Amino acid sequence: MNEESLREKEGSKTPVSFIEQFIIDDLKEGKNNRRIHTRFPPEPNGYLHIGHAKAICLDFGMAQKYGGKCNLRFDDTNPVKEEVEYIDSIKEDIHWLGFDWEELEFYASDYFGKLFDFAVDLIRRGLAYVDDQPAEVISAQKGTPSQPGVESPFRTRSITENLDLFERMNKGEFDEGSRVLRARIDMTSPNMHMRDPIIYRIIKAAHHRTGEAWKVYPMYDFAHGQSDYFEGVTHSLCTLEFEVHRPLYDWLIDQLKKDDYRPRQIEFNRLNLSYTMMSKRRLLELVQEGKVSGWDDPRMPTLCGLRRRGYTPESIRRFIDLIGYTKFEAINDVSLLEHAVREDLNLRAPRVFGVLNPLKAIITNYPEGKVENVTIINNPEDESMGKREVPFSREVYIEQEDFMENPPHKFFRLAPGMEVRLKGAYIIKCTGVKKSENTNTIEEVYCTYDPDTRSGGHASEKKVKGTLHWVSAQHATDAEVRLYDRLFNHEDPAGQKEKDYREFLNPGSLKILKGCKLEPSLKSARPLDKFQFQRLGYFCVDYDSNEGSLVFNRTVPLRDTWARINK
RNA sequence: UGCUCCGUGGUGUAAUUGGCAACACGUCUGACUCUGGAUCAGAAAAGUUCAGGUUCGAGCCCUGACGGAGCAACCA
Repeated sequence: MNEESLREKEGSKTPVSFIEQFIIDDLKEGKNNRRIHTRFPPEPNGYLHIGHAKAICLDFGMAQKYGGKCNLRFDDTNPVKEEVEYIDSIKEDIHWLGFDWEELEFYASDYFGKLFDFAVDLIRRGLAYVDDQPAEVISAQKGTPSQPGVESPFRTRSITENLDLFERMNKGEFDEGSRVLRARIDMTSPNMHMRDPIIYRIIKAAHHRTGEAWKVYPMYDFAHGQSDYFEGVTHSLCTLEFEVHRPLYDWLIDQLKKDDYRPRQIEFNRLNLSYTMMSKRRLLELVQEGKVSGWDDPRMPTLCGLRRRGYTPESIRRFIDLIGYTKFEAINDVSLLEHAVREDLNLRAPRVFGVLNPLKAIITNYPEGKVENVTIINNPEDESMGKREVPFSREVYIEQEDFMENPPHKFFRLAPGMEVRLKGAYIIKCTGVKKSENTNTIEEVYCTYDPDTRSGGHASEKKVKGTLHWVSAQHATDAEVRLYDRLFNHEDPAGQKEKDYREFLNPGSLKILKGCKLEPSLKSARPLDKFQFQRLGYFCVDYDSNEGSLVFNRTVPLRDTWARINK
C-alpha cells in the first residue's frame, strides 16, 4: 500500500477497529516493507460457522482494503482429527461468503519438512530436548497457574542423544505417547505456555495429505507462527484465547527470523451469539446424536445451515460489520442477525401469497366458475422487479389466524360482519361460518364481495382496516413449510456450569406444516430461491423441494407488532 | 493464590488520541400505507464498575479496589 492511498483511507470518517488501527500504524511506520498479508487458518475438522465468518471477513477484508493478500491455510497438524470431506466444504463456504484466496491455498502440512528442520536446529542450539516421561508426569511437572513447574530429568540430555532420539521418533521406532520433543524455555514462567511446551508428538495415523511420511507431528504452537513466517504473513489475526500463546509465538519467531520481517499476532473477541452455540465439538455432537438433521440443518449456526435457512452472504457480512471487533467478550443478540437478513431480503425478495394454515372462504355472490387475473406488484421496494398475474376465484384460502368469530378489540382482520380487503383483489364482508357438528371448529367462512372495489378500479379508494393475503383454492399448489425457532432456549446454552447444553434444546425449534397453500407461480421455484410470503416472513426453497412437492424454510418472520401486543 | 486480557444506555459498538458521551439494534409514541411489513418523524434510555490522584478539564493518563473472561490436551 502506498502513502497516498493510505492517507485516503485515513481521511474517511467511519471508525476503524483497534486491529485496523494497528494495521494502519504498521503501514505508516513502514514495517515489513509497507506490506499487509493475512491468512485464514481453519482446521479441517468440521464445517465453518458464523464465528468463522467473523474471522474470514477480517482476514480477507483487511487484505482487500489495504491492498494486501490473504492466504487460505489449512491447519492440518493433527491427522487423527482431520478429514478431506471438510476441506471442500470450507472452500465452498468462503466463496459463498464472497471471498477469494486466488492461488494462495496452503497447508500447514506443506511445511512439515521445514518445521522438522527447525526443530532439529533448536535441538542443536540446546533449545529443545526429547522427554521420555509419560503424559501424566509431564503434566504434573508443569505445575499449576499459581505454582511454578519443575524441570524434567531429561532436560539436560546431550544434544547428540536428542538428535538421535528425535530422528528415531520420526522413523517410528517408539510408541505413541512414549516420547515428545519439548522447547527448553522456563519451567518457572508465570505463563504456562512457556514452561517447556511440547512441540512435537508421535502420531502413527495416516495424514490426509502426507500419508505415512511422518511419524511425528508438530503441535499448534510450533506450526502456526512458523507457517505465518514461511508465508510472509504480516498480521496473524486470531481470537482472544490465544492471547497467552503470544509470548511463545514471539519466542519461536525470534529463533526463526533472519531479518527485519516478523509476523505479528493480534487477538480479537470471538463471536458469541445468544441462544446458539459455536463450539465445533458440540455442533458435531448434535449432528452425530441426531439432534439436528446434519451440519446444514437450517437451525445450525454453520454457514451451510444458514445458507439453507435462507440467509444471504450479504446479510451475514452486514451483521459482522455491525458487531465490530473488540477485546471485550460479548454475547451478541441474534435479533441483530435477523435484522440484517430482513434488511437485505426486504429489498430483494419478491412478495408472494402463501397461506400456512388454510381456512376456506367462499364468496357467495361471486359467479361460480369465473376466474379473474389480478395484478400484483412483485416488490414495492423495487419497481424494476415488475408485476405478475394471480388468479382469483369464488373460493379462496385465507389464514386461520385472520379470522375470529368473537374478535378482541383492535382486531383488524375478518370476523362476522367485518370487512377486509383481499390484497390486490376485492373487499369482502363476512356473512357467516360453517362449523363442524362435533368439534365446533370453524370449517368454512362465507363472504360477499363488492364488485366495485377491485384494486385499481374506479371505486377502489374505499378504506378498510385490514388487508389479507389469500390463494385461490382451485389454483393453489400444496407445499410443506418448515418453521424454525431458536435451537436453544437459553441465552448461553454452553456456558452453564451445572447443566449440559442438551438440556436447553428447544423442543419447538422445528415445526413442520403440511398442506400449506401457495399461489401457482411458486410451482417453478428452485432450491435457495427466496421470497417474502406477504404478511408472514421470508421463506426459502429447501433442497428437499421439487416441482411435484414444494418444501419451504422460513428464514425469519416479519416484524409483527400485533403478535407482540398479544403476548 | 500466579500471569494475561477486559468493564461505556436493555444489547452491541463509537468518541479523530485529554475538550459538550455518539451510532445501530431493541423499546415506546405519532404519521403514512391495499403487508399490523417497509418508510418517515420523534421519545425514553448510560454520565462511562467503584474510590482516590494528576489536570483549567478525565470514558481516555496514574494508583488501588470490585467484577468478568482466558491460561495447568501429546487439541486447534
